[in-house]
Amino acid sequence: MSKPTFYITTPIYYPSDKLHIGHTYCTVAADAVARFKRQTGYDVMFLTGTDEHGQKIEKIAGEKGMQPKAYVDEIVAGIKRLWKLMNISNDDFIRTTDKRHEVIVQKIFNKLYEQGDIYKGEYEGWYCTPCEAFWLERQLKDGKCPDCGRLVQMAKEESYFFRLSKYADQLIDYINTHPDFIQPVSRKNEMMQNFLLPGLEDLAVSRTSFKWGIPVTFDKKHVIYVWIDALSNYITALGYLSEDDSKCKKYWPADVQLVGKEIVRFHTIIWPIMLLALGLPLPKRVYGHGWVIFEGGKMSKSKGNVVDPVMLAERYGVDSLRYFLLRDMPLRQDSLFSNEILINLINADLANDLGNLLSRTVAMVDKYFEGVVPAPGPAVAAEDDALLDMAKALPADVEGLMNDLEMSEALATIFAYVSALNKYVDTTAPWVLARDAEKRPRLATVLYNLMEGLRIVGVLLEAFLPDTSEKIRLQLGVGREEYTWDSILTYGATKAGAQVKNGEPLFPRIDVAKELAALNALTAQAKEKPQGQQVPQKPEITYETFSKMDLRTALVLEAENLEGSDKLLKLKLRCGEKERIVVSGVRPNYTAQDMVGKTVVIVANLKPVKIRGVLSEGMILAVGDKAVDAILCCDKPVEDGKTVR
RNA sequence: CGCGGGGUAGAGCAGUUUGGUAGCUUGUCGGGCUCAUAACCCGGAGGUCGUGGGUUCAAAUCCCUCCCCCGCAACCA
Repeated sequence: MSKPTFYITTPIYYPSDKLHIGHTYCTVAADAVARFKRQTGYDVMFLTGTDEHGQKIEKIAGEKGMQPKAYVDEIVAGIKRLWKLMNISNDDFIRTTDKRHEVIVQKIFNKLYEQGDIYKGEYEGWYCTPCEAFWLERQLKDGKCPDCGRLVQMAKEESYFFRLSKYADQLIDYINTHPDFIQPVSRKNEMMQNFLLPGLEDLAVSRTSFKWGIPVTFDKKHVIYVWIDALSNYITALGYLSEDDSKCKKYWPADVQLVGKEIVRFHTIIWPIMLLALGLPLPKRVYGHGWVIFEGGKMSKSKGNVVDPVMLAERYGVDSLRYFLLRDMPLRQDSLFSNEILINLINADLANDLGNLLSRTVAMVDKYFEGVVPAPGPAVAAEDDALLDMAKALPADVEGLMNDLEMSEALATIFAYVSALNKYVDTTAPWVLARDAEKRPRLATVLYNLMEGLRIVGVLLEAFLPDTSEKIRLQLGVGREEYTWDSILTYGATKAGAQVKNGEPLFPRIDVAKELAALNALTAQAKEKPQGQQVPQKPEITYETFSKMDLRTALVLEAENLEGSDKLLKLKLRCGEKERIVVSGVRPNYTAQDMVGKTVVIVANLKPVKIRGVLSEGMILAVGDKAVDAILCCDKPVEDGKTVR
């Protein structure tokens, strides 16, 4: 009899930079589910990978003077190291630059084209020449390129289109008849109301504006755009349309596709429609998880609060980090991260409750029974029964929660039992029993129950904290055959006569104040370092090019905040004879008051543009990547209107 | 009025659908215990449930007003 199958995927991550705690969160969650399903008897396929094509990678690699492939190879190697460190048990790792993937993506594209679901058309949009990019009306910023801010022109680009509209009704029907398809439910409503019910437009699925992608076989100008390229990874990894598609037959449709809430739309509209067009069944569940957020807002480089999972795992242990991500961050919602929360949780749950329970139990078996697990006497007390009832209910409870992807609740349930065991120690007071030879049978029962309880806990934790689970097994002196899922379905598989092995504490207690200070120092360091290297030098120019710029001094006469904007100031400047209006994004570091009276440097011959409805005639020179850190002024008083060279 | 989420004990959150004793974790204070990693167990203190108004015998919960925070978006010449 063959095992039931279970296919789970994470998104394929975009390797434009090192992965952070958010990616780790999603992958660890998928890993816990995958491990749990394996443990409970499923034939599991767990896939993760990287989405490596596209303009952004091409650009970043170019700036670093590297070939795109060489650039992503480096990043991907780092990602693989991270997953290994985090004990991720993925069965495969798909890269969209893998030959096996590229070939099949082309086949899929051709198949859709041949059956008329992809057609050649013209993509009309706003084109930014320097960026070589097309933008939709709604993507423009004040009618200008959202990337570089320059003017765009209406232009047409040849593109291939995918007939989303053709399958919309089918998809709506599927969603309505499969309530589990999109989870959590709130996301389902969002998709229906915002996108599906208003009607779908056909989707441009090729590009001619960049090269770093999979070429369309019958039209070499075009590369296949992210939709078909990236989304199809979930089936190309299984060998769909390849010589050996046995895995695809075996595992597809996926049981759970875990994705971030920002990409739910692609995975519940575009992806299923692709599958409908290919005649494949749809995934059973697409789960849009929340984000890791931080004190002071979302993680961002400029805030300096990007959290490095490698550092945390190395400092506190992989299982500590896994525990935190799984226990304290329910998938369905955004969750707060801070070093303090992490450390406190490790101390309270892992060190104090679990680690200490193991220590005290093993120590007592050592002390009172020379390290040999005693055979239990009869269970006579009410507290024994309560503990037994709890133990019996655990496997089914945990399994139910895991099937709903409630890792946090599952762990809470397991740790409630850990607490009950600690309380049992207190209630039964084995050290008192040990003083009285007549109470030896009772002492044996108590210690046996504790050993058995810890064995159950260890087995239950295997999917969440694989290393810890193994350490517990070794200290308890339990053989592998008594450490299976089936072995905890009935109480009492712990064998009397086994030898316990007292070991190192599972989780040493962390000195909170000391650690926080150390971590703060580390972040401060990291914040300073990369600045200089971050921005690569632009290509060389001649003096002639430079001399085209008319830089001049100008006196700020008046300044006011520009309505409806957080950063913009409207400045009235005097530059020699002429007065002019310049809009500048210097807030919040400079207020209107700060600016008045300053003699600044402006680009005087910059073509005027309208910003927020105000015509800006020039640009003030300032220092700063995103926010303005400093404004260029002169070190001696000078007149306005003077040439700067 | 751009869209969305939120404001409940020092901190993080549940409770709001269906009105009826305000709860969990952590921290803090006190006690117990000595098997254990200053750990474990028990107990206490701590909340005008963002503001103001309304409905009701009764409002964290229902209705209206306003304030504040956070995402997204926008903007950063």
